[in-house]
Amino acid sequence: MSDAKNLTIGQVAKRASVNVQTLRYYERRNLVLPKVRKDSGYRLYDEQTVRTVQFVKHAQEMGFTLEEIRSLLSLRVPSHGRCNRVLSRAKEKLSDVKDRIKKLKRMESTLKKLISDCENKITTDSCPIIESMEDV
Amino acid sequence: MSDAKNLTIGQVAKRASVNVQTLRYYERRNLVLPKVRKDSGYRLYDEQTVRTVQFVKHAQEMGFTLEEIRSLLSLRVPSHGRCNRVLSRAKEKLSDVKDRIKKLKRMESTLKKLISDCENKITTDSCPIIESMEDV
DNA sequence: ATTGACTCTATACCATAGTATAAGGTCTAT
DNA sequence: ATAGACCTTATACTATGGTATAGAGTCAAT
Repeated sequence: MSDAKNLTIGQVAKRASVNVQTLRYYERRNLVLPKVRKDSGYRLYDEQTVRTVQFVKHAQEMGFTLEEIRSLLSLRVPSHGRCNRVLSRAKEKLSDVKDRIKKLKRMESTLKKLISDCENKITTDSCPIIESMEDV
Repeated sequence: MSDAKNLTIGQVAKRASVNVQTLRYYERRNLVLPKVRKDSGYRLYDEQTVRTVQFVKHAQEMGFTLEEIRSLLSLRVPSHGRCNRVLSRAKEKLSDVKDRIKKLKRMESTLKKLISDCENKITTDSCPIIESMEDV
């Protein structure tokens, strides 16, 4: 059945474009764990891990902390049937994400206005429009 | 003319809900400067500063670093007429912001799907839908 | 069986974004 | 003129998210 390849830490690191120390750090932080350890102590990961690490990276770019990401990741594979905790955490995160989007959109329109005013030379000798950014 | 009140560091801190050390730190980082110094060395700020600090905080929430924010702030009051540098920096930031919005929207829809699947009990004994999050 | 690439743990170090503290000077109201 | 709140600099400490290094063991190919 599961002929899923096992990957060493180096292979995961390469595929996910992070370095091995980072993967070990994520393990310490309980974010990304190896499937097993060989007798030698070598970590073995399944292929899914590469995608998990990529998710971590994307989530980080969006401003989530590793701790928040740990909690996001734990939304997966919720222990049999009991959706409730998962659900409420997901809802929290959703409103968080919506909030970020809203703020970024305000910033986006401020920047757009700056750009168009600037391009249309509406202002005579300066482009001081960004004052409005404080309202973001 | 300008009867703009001068604020002490403590007054700015209070109004912007940060502490005074943070304002001094922002000064070291060249983000938020006092208008003048009294002979005693006391910093004096104008009222605008409170809004500037609030802008810094909002931009941080959106994941900008202080260095990026410094550069955003410097988009204001561009030296007489030469909009070009301002314009290109604003355009960079705009595409940055658009990118963040795109990623957050993907995350938003992933979360929405999780929530609705979970609420509709589509899955029988688990909610493993977040697997898809790695694609964010 | 040995070489070279890889892995292990442990520890130290780095940048960013602050916060806390000490030792002292200033301001204002009484 | 003095108390108390506030300000100054300088330095040290904190947390987060890593990166770098040392010293040792493992793995795979020759």
